Amino acid sequence: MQVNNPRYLNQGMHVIVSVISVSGGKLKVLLAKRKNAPYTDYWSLLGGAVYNDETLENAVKREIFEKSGIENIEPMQYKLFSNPNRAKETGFRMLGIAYVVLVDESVISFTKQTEKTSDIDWFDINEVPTLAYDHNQVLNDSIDYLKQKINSAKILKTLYPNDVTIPELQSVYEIVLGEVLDRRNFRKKLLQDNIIVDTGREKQIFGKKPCKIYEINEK
Amino acid sequence: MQVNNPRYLNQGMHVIVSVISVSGGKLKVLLAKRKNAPYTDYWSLLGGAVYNDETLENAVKREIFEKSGIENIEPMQYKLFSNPNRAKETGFRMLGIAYVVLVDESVISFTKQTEKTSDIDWFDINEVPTLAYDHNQVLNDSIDYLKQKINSAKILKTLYPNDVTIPELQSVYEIVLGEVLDRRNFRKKLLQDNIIVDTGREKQIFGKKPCKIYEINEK
DNA sequence: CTTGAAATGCGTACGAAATACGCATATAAT
DNA sequence: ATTATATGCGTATTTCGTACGCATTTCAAG
Repeated sequence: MQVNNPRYLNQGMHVIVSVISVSGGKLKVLLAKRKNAPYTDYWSLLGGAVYNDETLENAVKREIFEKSGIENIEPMQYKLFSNPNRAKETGFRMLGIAYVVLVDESVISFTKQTEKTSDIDWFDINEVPTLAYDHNQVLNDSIDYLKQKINSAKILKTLYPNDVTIPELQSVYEIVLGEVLDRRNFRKKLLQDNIIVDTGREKQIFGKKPCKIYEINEK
Repeated sequence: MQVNNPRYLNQGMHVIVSVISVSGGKLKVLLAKRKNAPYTDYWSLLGGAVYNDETLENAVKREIFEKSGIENIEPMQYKLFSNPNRAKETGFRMLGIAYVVLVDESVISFTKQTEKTSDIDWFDINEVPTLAYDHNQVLNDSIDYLKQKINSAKILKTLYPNDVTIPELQSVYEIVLGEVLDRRNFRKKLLQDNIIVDTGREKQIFGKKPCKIYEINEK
């Protein structure tokens, strides 16, 4: 059986997740500061080993919950990082399965310290330091993927599990895509493509006209 | 270190490859018959374990070379199969990394028997039997991916490493996509998108007007 | 020598989709 | 009243994929 043959690759698989938010008009990423070698005191993306009895997706959710307290999210798997040398500093060959998720920064309650991390914080995507391992590359790829998949129900439903308005969504799209969108075309597209569904309710924001409330269509 | 912690998933990663050809006007897939349990005497996609010192891509190339003799190919990675139960018959949790490659059937010299397989053969994609593990699913996904990526240089360059003509390419596209394409639009698209480059040479096929020879553009 | 098949090559027409943008109206805060 | 923000309708333009007409070249077969 191959898993007992020392000639075969048989070790080191872990998940990596880019937790992204759009707070304050900017794209941000959640980073954790490492306690242990290698890359001691370097910032890194969240992530870690997978337990024997859990799915990869569960490992991602557990990792995010442990470090940030956030729940009910749907991380999207987007790439496998398999370069044999990508974690050579550990002395092992590690297979990294990368995920991305877009969250609401305000619902996160940091756990500042854990067994393996000494700090955790949000970083402007344009001010990310040199990260541990190949995480800068992983992060870049995840942003590209996020732009491609910004219309996906999985991404949007995590950010807005219940109510959402069109202006809110437009702001998120503009920050993620890095470009200004036309109000009227944006609305048309969301409705035509059935990305949102009307709830019949309205929302009042101070100083503005009441806003229709929609929900992300999970279909 | 996580790779020594028994609580962590630390085993069973293998590559799976859908080797596809378009011979005789039909889409075909290369299948191998298993010698060992589980799924003894079932047909399966090619694939196997990864050696400690090789990349995943190398494992795929080695596997294809051992069983079919074909070299100089560029398999494309398209999906990770990570369901914890997908290979429960082995008693292990296996992570399957799936690749697809489009090859010229005529250049393959079968090795009919190997340590683990008793036979190997081409199957019409519409006449594939029940395969080992989740390989029917893997195969279906790889065909979908192939259709999406038929324009990619990696796919086409493997099939036509040197010379290719537009009518040859059109035939391949039509078989893969399962639909008839318009000559003039097809030519226009190939040239507009810089998928092929002119070599200045021509090719004479009996009974036909000489054909211009192109090469797949690798960039 | 003519005809037909297969290839090159140019050009046009149509419809769908993305994009740009004009304009009218409603609501709330000031 | 004025301003900011949102809803909602409509239209013009551009781009792209697709359908398709037509002229020409080359070679094999009758």
